[in-house]
Amino acid sequence: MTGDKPKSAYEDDGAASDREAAPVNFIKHIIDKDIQTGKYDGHVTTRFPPEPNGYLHIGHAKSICLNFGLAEHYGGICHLRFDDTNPLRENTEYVESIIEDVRWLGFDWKDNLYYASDYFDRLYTYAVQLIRKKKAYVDSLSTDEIREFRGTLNEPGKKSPYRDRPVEENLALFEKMAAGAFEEGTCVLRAKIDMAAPNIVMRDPTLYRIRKKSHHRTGERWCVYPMYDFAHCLSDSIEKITHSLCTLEFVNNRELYDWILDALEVYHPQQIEFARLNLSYTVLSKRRLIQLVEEGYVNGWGDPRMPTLSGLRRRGYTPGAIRKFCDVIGVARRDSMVDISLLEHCQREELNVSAPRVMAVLNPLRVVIENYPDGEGEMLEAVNNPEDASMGTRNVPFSRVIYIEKEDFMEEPPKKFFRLAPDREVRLRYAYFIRCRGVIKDEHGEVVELRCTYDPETRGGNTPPDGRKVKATLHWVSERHALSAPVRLYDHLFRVENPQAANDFRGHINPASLTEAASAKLEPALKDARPGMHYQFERLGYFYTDPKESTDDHPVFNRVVTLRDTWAKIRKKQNAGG
RNA sequence: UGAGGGUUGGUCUAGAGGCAAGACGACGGGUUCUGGCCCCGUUAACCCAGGUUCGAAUCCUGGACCCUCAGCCA
Repeated sequence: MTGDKPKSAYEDDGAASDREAAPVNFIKHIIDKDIQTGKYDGHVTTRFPPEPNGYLHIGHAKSICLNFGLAEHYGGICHLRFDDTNPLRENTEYVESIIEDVRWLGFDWKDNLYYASDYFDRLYTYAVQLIRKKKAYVDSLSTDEIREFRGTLNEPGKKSPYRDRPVEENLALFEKMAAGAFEEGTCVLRAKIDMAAPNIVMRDPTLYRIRKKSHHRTGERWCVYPMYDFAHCLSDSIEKITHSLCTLEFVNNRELYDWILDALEVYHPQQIEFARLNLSYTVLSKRRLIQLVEEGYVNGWGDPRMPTLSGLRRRGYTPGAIRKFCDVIGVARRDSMVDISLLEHCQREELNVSAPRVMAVLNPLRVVIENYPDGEGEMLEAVNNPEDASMGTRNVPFSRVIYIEKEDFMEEPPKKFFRLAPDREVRLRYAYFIRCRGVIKDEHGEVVELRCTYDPETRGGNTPPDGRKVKATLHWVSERHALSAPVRLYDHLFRVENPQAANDFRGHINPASLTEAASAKLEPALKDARPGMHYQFERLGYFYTDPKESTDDHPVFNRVVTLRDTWAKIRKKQNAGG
């Protein structure tokens, strides 16, 4: 078969890449076919085209990974292009954050950084060409009239009385629009297509509108600005994009994308649509994200609870985990809701092999080891990462008084609770077996201290000569040596799986999305923590020294994600069962 | 009720006329100085009805349901 040869050649290319082979998807099938038929001379050029009017979120990451990933896979290039055609909403703060975020994700557009606003002169010329071809006209209807004339989903629209203005008049009018002779809203340039088109996008869509507003890049140069439908396809064409990927809500616009390029007889990329990402327990629409920020439900776009790339970064999510996530969710055309646990899984998978382990007690309970000599202490060796021996070991100080986690002791342990309880013995990680001999309570009956004894023969946490086993190993911190630091515990921003479906999504914000462990006690090795470092707090989760609030001397920890917690699941089931 | 897009286990994704596959989750077990990691196993899906075919998730016909569009937003 003749078709086999080129195909296997591409497979070889893919295998040569040191990045994990991304799964096949329908877009790759299309591109493979285009390469076989020589549609674009075998080239693949994509682009990521954000509008600089908000911060990038994990949904954008899907598009970024797709566009840059495809270009890389096929040996092509991916442009970064700002779709900045609306000076009302766009500014350089957003441009800068977007550049930072795409870079952080790990992608490189080389020198292919573009702005739709760079093309304003050419776009204007294209518009003039369209007028000359009798395919565009200046309409002097008001906004309301245009809406009325458009018709409805079921009824055709009506032609504007200005629709058949002669070419010369349109030319003169458009020129005056551009020169600032008209006020905003008094006229627009429209494509002359078909007011009865079943696809409403084709009912003489607006191409240019008047905006007497300074643009973040072109300043006062223009007072007419192209609409998305006009600017986008032509920007793609100018940049010789081969495959123009966008989300499903633009399917209806593809007809217009094709119409404009055909009318102007210019290079014609193909638009391919895919389903946007929806993630459970959060929101990903720009409108809702802005609301969260502006109404103060979160602390800005970069709040660690936000699904923005800046928020995820601040929280401690890593670019590798996000890329992996974008790989495993795949790309298709059906609406879907990805479970956020998949994102969390990808993050754990990466940090499991890379994050040094350390002991920290978030909710301390004092434990006095009665048979351990007062005032003495010793260093015990702990491994830094059982997944990676090359990360070495460290020494952890032990002494008579230590802290353990409050939740690791229960006076009346239920079934399947393996941790400390009166008269029960457990292991202190890397230290000793201890047995609980007494419980001290305050006036409210709350347990405030445990009295325990230790077995010297279990030093290092090893099984004693008599072969005695324990069912649990607890993390701990020596009181005398403990460091203190604020630890912020982040959880899902919303209590419901699909807050977007709610009447008012704000009513479902998780009140416990941020809690602080104010009296956390940390092992002294954490004195080396600097802003922007990852750790696993053993038995608790992965933590990150907040890059903004930490200083070299005073780290602030963010919980990125908990460890999988089998006991929490058992307890939940027990509680549910009564 | 116009046009367009869509429907495969709980979730996401493969499948292109020939054994419905993988990941996540859930459940059970093994291992373990993290109730983590790892390992093993179980569970569980082609929207419906017809048709074509030796054979249909896949092709055809009809239907149901979901999503998008009536910005001078993108």
